[in-house]
Amino acid sequence: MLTRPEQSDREEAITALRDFIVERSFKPGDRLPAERELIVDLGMTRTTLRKALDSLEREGAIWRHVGKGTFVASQAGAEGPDSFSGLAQQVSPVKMIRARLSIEPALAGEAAFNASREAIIRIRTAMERSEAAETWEDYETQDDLFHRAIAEAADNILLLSLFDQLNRVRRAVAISNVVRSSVRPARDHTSFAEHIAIAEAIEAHNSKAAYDAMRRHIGSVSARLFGED
Amino acid sequence: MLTRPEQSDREEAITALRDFIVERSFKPGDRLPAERELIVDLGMTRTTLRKALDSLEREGAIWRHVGKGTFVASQAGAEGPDSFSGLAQQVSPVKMIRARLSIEPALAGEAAFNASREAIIRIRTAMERSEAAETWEDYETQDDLFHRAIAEAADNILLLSLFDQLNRVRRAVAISNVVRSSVRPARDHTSFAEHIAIAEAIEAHNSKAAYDAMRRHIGSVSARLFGED
DNA sequence: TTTCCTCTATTGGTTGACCAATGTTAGGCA
DNA sequence: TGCCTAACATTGGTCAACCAATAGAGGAAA
Repeated sequence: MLTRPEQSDREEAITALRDFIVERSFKPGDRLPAERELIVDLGMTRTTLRKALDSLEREGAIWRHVGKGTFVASQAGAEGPDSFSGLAQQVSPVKMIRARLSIEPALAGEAAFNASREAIIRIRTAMERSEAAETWEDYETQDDLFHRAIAEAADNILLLSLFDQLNRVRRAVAISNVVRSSVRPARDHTSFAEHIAIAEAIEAHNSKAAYDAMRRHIGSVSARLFGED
Repeated sequence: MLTRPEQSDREEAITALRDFIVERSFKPGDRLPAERELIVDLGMTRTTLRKALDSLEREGAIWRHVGKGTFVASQAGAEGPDSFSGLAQQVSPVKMIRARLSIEPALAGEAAFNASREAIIRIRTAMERSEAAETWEDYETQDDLFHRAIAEAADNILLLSLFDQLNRVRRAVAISNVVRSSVRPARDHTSFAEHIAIAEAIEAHNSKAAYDAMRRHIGSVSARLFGED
């Protein structure tokens, strides 16, 4: 925030507006106060307010028309700034897994085909860090990095961008119902062995093996989530 | 466009600005004319211009500061609303094919798994239209629709969005050096048999066969492009 | 000759008045 | 009593004047 104070104003206004909508609990379809009233409540100039409204409209969070007023759209005003957040609510965890099963094994295969020495080192580093994780949160971060390192190793900027989009949606999809019985992954956590198999296949430039290993890995993640389907 | 004319203005202004930047070939780091000059060249009011500039700034395509001017950012100003067209210039035809080889067979496999009766009909329709095409241009359009029908049949909105992104980049990647010896595809064009194989595998809900058939198809497209690699 | 400072022109940003579209209500007519 | 119309108030959108920040030229001092 301190780095670019001039943009902070706009962001500040946007979050202020969002908070206002949430606090006063405006529901989808509700009409919110006129601009000239809002500037009093929010203590900002109309121009600033309108910029914030522009942003929310662009996100699709609100809907406005001359003479009628401003209304909160069907998808609530609490959404993130990116356009994929719409997707996230339409993608069920099952669809998410199937998407990963479709994309990531192919990425691993490409990685095995194209991985440079440096890329392989990055994969191993990410893998070791995930094994050393002290909390589940940390583990998930490192696991993310492991998977992305593989996507990078595929050495195809287009595939990487697709992976990133997939990943953004994945993070946004709510899978909060996973129950953890411990504070950190056990040393013999299934994923560790699977990670090693993936990394070794890539290192050996064995595309087929990398593909299969990744498929098994995501499959077992799926099994943990949904209870052995 | 006709459905929401009030937003069309803004979009129009944005694309006009983009075109301007591209046509005059402003490079990253270049400073573009002052707002008061741009409104003359672009024939729009300053408010409208500023909205367009706001959008580009928000995308990160430009960079501006009071007293200094407006500059195009490092990632070029030709980007689309999604960030794909920047990609198009960085993706070689080979990488493009490898990306398709990574994604589309998996999509075909999912399609075989999930395709509804209606989805299968759409696939067959698209296939028949591509066979009936009278020009190469028409054929390519119908071929596009065939591939997209398969992506739709996968019944996974996330995978569909990934396919669309892939497809947008594909269209933007210049592969104009394909020489056609006839005005329309021959009746025994290789792709026709491959299309049939794909469609039949999906129809039979045979995932593996659909995957393999699509892989062969894209492989033969690749061979035609690059001369049997 | 070089350096520093000041003045001015130009830049993007902001403001308040104005405009057009819409909802509302009061009044007249059947 | 009911309905249609027209005047009015309120809405979001637009515009032109103004503001503050910056760059650059030019002159004075060392």
